[in-house]
Amino acid sequence: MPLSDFDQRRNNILRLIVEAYVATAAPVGSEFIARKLRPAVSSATIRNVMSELEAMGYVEQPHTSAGRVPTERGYRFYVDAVMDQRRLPSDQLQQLAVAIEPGELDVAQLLERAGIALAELTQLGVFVVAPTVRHSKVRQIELVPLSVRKLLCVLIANEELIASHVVELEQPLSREEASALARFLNEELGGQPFEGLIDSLQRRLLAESDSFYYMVKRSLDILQHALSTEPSERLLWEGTSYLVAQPEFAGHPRRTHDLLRGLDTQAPLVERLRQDLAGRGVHVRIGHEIALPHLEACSYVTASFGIGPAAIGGIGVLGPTRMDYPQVRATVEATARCVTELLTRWEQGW
Amino acid sequence: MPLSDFDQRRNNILRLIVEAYVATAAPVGSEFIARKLRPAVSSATIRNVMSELEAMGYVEQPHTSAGRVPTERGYRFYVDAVMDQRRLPSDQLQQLAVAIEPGELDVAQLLERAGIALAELTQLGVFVVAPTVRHSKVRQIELVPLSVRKLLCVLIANEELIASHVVELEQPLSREEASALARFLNEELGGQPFEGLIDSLQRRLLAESDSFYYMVKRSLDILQHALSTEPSERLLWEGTSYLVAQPEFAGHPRRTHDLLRGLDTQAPLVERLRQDLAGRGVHVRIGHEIALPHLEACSYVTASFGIGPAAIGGIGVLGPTRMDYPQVRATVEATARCVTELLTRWEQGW
DNA sequence: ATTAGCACTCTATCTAAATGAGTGCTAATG
DNA sequence: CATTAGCACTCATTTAGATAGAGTGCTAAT
Repeated sequence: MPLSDFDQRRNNILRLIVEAYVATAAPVGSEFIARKLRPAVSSATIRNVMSELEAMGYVEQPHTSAGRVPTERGYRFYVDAVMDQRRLPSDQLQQLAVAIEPGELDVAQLLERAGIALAELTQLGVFVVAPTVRHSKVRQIELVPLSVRKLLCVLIANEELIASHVVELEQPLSREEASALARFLNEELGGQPFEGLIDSLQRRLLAESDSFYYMVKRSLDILQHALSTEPSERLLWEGTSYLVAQPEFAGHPRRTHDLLRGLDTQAPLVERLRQDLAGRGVHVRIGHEIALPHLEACSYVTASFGIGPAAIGGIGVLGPTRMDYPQVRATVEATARCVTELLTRWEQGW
Repeated sequence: MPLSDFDQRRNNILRLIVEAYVATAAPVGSEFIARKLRPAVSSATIRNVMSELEAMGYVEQPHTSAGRVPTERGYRFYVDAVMDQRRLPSDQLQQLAVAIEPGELDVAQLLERAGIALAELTQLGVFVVAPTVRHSKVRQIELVPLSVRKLLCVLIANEELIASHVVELEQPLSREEASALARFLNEELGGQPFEGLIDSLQRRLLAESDSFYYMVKRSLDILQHALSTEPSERLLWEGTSYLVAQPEFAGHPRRTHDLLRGLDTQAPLVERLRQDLAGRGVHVRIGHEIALPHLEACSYVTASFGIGPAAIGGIGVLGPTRMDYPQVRATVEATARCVTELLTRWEQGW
């Protein structure tokens, strides 16, 4: 359904309000819009449209004689239907590529760099949900005896993910036993997802009373210890200082404190992010849509990255609700694409 | 040299000023001190002593008709000569032990927990300088072939420190070669500090043209790659939100921003901390003594922890210059001791 | 439907005065 | 001679009132 001329103009005015407010953080008056809008109309007309927008719940007034400020619904509509999809300027794309490129071979470091670059570009907070072995599949498992009762269990997953854990053994394990066990593990478990490993071994332990019983039992002991301390996601943060410099927080110690507290205790946020990152593509959550009490004054834009089509992690920008959505969106998307490209090229090098 | 009665009283008044200011963050007047000081004297006498303290540079007035505020010199004198060494109340010690104890076998996690507990107890910022393999000695090196041209190099150091790096090989390495190389590495390098490993191998490469040349050359390639991305220290942060809630920062967005920026870019701070942590014992740095422009409004209290007598890392509290030094000192010291005890007991389990 | 004009509202800013906490000085005291 | 009561003085903070100005909503004209 095409937009009527009126709707067209209404949307344009909403766009101007949002963009002016994003730029200045001050309520936007009709006079200001009248000077910008093409085709030009008088400020009185703008006022009429503005009260229409207010009736629709897209803007509101801090007080009777102030200009308009976008509501969360307003931002939502702006993001969904009004803003134009910007592409990242090529110089910034360049900057991004340079910042990430320097080819040290470590996913975690690559992601950290990407995060820093993204924070730099957007001047906002950045989080990276980094993949860990847990959500991936067994490529190889190595058991390195450290002493008779201690073992280093090295879990190697696809996507260059590695975790190692020291496991304290209840019964001593000889060097030969260890390598036999490792061989067993790799033959039996190779390619299986780490996530279900314990369950599947436990089932097998019950079902089977065969010659492998001992092997399964010992594997279970070791992997249970090793996986119990292995997080399913790691969250990186960058650019906190940019974030608190935003006017939304600068003058509001309480809000700043809330924000940082929300960042200190990451668990609920990770949970929320996981949902958004499940599908590929860019997601925008605005204000209360985040549904975390500490982050009500914020919005975020996320994109997942991966290897080829499979998503293995995500990166996003957290800022005040009043943020430059077109720019942030473009930058987040470009960063995620950049990371995906690098990881994919890399994976092919295996 | 014993203190004269006058010096005694002067110091007591300084103590009261510091402690009142720490508690309230407001300048301290003579009347207030007069009510607290025993043996009691009039506020006029206090005023005389106060101007004496001011002449000595221990306190100052924000403006002519305000009470006194301790200067950095004042805090320094207080910490060195006036404050009494408090011991941590046993319930808090208990809380600390419980928070750290839960026996998962991972130095990094232990330290993170200790950091969180310390931040909780002091309601201030906490940093932990965590040890990494680099500053320790070779216990074992394992080479796990991932493909013909990729190798996982696992560095195991004393103190349960482990690092693993994927190394891309220029020339293929067979499984047998890899295990031969690992054997060679362990025989030749075991017990040596990781720090000087590259140098010593390089020297050996020049000196020696014997049958080991090939082995040394390949080891060098691998270790160079593996160690180049290995940091010499890892810095953990906790409790940022407590810190910015302090009145020093709450109303001062610029200072808050500076602080967070100082925490974002850690390198200079780590350098400074390294010096303080070299010797065991507790160190206090006050304001400009930190000599980092972003942290001028702060002080910190550090203590090193280790295994037995050897220091391997440090933990500390960062707060506003106006902090409760006796309490923070006691808490930091107790935490460091707790960690040391745990690590030592643990190490003996090897 | 649009717009010029205008009365109205409400915040932000400014000024002036009152308040009060705290000092330094002086003279009296044991 | 250290101590103290008394007092004038200073200066940040608070309070109140007046002013300015930005922006609106409404009305009547086009």
